[in-house]
Amino acid sequence: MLQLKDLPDAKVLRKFAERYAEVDSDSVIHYLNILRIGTELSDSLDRFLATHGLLQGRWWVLILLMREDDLTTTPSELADKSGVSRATMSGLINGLLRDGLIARQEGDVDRRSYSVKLTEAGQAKLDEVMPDYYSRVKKMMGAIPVQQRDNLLMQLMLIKEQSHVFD
Amino acid sequence: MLQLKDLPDAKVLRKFAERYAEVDSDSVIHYLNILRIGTELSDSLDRFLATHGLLQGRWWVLILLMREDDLTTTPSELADKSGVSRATMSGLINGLLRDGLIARQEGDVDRRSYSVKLTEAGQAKLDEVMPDYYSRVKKMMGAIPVQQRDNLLMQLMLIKEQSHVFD
DNA sequence: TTATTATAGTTAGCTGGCTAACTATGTCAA
DNA sequence: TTGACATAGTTAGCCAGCTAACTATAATAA
Repeated sequence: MLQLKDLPDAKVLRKFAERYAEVDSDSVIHYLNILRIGTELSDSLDRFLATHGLLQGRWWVLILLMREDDLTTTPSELADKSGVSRATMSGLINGLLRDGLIARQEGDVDRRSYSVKLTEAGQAKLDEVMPDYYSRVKKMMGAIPVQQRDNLLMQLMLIKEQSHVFD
Repeated sequence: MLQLKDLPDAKVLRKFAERYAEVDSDSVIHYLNILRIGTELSDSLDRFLATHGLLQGRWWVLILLMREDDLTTTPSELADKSGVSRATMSGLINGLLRDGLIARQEGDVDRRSYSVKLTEAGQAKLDEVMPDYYSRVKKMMGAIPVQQRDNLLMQLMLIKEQSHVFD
């Protein structure tokens, strides 16, 4: 999702404030920056994964599978844990099946469903990517000391909790 | 883009750390939370705009047009300022054209291009949405005092700047 | 003037979000 | 037991992101 790259400067904000009395410039700037930074962090991750021939959505699915002791779970569990719809998960799974990173197992207990299991190729791909990923995350987050990060996160969470005002 | 909803707990992190020595749990948790919160804030905005019958990408385009003194600009300018490709902007513009929120003006100066202008219907839609949007942003960001927000933003920017480690 | 390089916008194809509708199956209440 | 309701997964259609390739045009160098 597009988040504005060219953020409004003082002139633009003034223009909008003249028409819309509700403008609070600081709030707007802070908000738009947070949105934009979120996009850019995600884009960085995209680009990194692309160097390993992986797409982000599919990679999260591999990770969720690896969490399981038997490397196996159902599409609806994957959808719930990732936070996407079952329809979306259906597509992600199909991509991974095509690439041979997961395999399909027909359900026994519930005939409406099936399971997917991380394959050896899938595990190998994670073994290739995750060390690199973790060391980079560590380095990036190292820009700020842990305690400050805790505080940062708490503040972001406060904002997120307030986001119900958009409901 | 999916950002993980079910974030790893201590057990999961331990499992991954046993296999990948590079894991720094705090960094991972902080990072994943930031990504997730970015997604949720954007989703909130999506839902809000939907109540006004608007899609987020298109709405940003309307805003960019409103910035201009003549409410007019070119597709490539819109693409550059929003941070998306020209191909993507082509689609966004077509949607807005269909809805009559913008109108197309053939280019005079450069025959490779054309301009798009915010229509009265487009301005009316913004006039409907923006007061509501601004007051909600103000309320949401009010969860944290301005000075703390400044600090929060500086820290996020530090992280963003470090995100080149993913390159 | 001509050829090369750059640019504006579009299309095709891939990706991945959504909702609504659907089929198949499971659960629960009467 | 039967009907109503719920659930798992898929499909269609819309949305919006990308790249590569394309056409048309503009700018620049020779």
